[in-house]
Amino acid sequence: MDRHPVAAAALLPVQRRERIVGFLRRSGAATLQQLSQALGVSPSTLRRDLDGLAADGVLDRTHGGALLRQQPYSTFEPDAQAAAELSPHEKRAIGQAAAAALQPHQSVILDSGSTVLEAARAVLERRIPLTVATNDLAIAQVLGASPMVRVHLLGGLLRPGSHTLVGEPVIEAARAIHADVLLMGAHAVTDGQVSETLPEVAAVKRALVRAAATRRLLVDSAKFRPRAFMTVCPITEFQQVITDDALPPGEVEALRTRGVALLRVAPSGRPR
Amino acid sequence: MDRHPVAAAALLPVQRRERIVGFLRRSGAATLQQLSQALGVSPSTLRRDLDGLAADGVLDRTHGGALLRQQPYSTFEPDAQAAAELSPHEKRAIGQAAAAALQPHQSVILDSGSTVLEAARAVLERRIPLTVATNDLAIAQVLGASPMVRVHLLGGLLRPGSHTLVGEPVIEAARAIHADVLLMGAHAVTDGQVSETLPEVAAVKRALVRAAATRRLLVDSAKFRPRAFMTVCPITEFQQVITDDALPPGEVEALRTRGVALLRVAPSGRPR
DNA sequence: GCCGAAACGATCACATTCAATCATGATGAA
DNA sequence: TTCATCATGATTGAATGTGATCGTTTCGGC
Repeated sequence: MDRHPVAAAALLPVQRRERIVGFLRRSGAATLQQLSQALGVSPSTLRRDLDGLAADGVLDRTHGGALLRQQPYSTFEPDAQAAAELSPHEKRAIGQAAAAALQPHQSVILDSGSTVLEAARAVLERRIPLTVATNDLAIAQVLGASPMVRVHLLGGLLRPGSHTLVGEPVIEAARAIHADVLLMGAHAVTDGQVSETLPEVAAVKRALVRAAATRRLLVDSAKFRPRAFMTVCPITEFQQVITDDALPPGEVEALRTRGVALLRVAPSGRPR
Repeated sequence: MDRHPVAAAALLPVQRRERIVGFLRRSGAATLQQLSQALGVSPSTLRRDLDGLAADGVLDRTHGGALLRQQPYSTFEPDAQAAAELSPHEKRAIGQAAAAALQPHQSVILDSGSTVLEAARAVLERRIPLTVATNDLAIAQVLGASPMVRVHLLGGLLRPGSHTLVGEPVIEAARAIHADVLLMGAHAVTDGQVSETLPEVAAVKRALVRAAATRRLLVDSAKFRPRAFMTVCPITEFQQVITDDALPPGEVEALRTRGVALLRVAPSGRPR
């Protein structure tokens, strides 16, 4: 049955929808053909996905394709990521808190990831002048829409199926940078250690940590979980951790004893 | 109708209407002919679109054209989007021809621009393994969807309102690259000289030219026009020029005497 | 007011897309 | 194992979008 040996045969439905939303987020709209081509799935399946996402209010269907339902400046969000990602409201709240802490004319490094992407969106809405360096395609694109933000993209190898740039060139470029603030995401936080699943991602993150004076970790509370394959650094490398109010008291206490400042935000919008 | 089954327009009706409105924003009014040529769709379809938009109260119809119901908009629009409206069928045909000439496992540099973006799309459809380096965000995204293509993004400063990365880092990164093939676009070709409007863009292009063994220039025939501000390089730097069949005989002759190979492709959809 | 060119509206033919349905293979429970 | 359930991809008739054609109407110049 599966005639596509290469094109991501093992892709969960949820993951596929994430990629659909990601695709639309970058291009705004797409035809069914384009999506079928990019994801390597049949039009039938895609139709079902699009219908489902449309029913969730994430996108609008048109003949032959779909349009992302976007409302950049709105009070509450049927955000595109809401259906496709985990803890979207938490991430959005965390991102807004991180953006609110930035000062005009600061230089900021934005790490790759969905939580940091939310911070980038919040930066856009704040309309403050910034110099930003990032290794994330989507973040660069979001911020590139604003003439107030200078965007430096750290070049490197595009990790297949993501919008993250990795590899030696990124690390090299990061070495030349001295930023005021780093906003970083993480795959897991465990026993005072930050970890990632992939070695090349972890290596990039370590380089970014070295490149900023003030470092803030943006992780929703679900990220406090068993550690992933590669350790990035101890959490004490960060001056502040921004997370949501669902963080267990034990973790709160642990961070306090390690001397890491903690900011807990309440997700707005939907009750949990 | 479309003589080529492949040449699907790949543009949603909604997107087309957005472009119509965008076109009118910049010019205030437009004739049906202008729109038909700019968007590459038939007058029939445009009539339907304009009638629909008029019914929505977005614009007013006149004989032979339409008038925006609003003052011309001065907010800047990504120039890439504006460029994408011109000669879409020609660009698509040129891009497909350029992609068809690539061999599996070659290393290719894709310059920034709408014509080269079409080449990237065609590469995706060919499903051949390639290593690609580019300084264009959109191209990186398109190719990042394929697991068969390794994408190196040349990092740099994101030029506001575009998807192009420019600046010293891009040139630096290009210096470290030795690719088999370069596919490059251009703003203008005049008297055997390739030119661009912006110095920083021209500088990047010069660096890319130095980084590839075989160099091909992808320009629709409308690019043969008065030269732009910055000269990039003589056209003799390129082994081949790929353009459409509307190139004036004088230009054909000029290229021939300069010893530059010329490939002219026939756009598949556009009535001429 | 007349005349030619252009644009219009209506219609047709063709291609694409849609919605509904079915068969197959994978997954998980009894 | 057997069975039920689910997701996927293919199929088919209906619906829609697109481009071309053809009389008819409108515009602009004389």
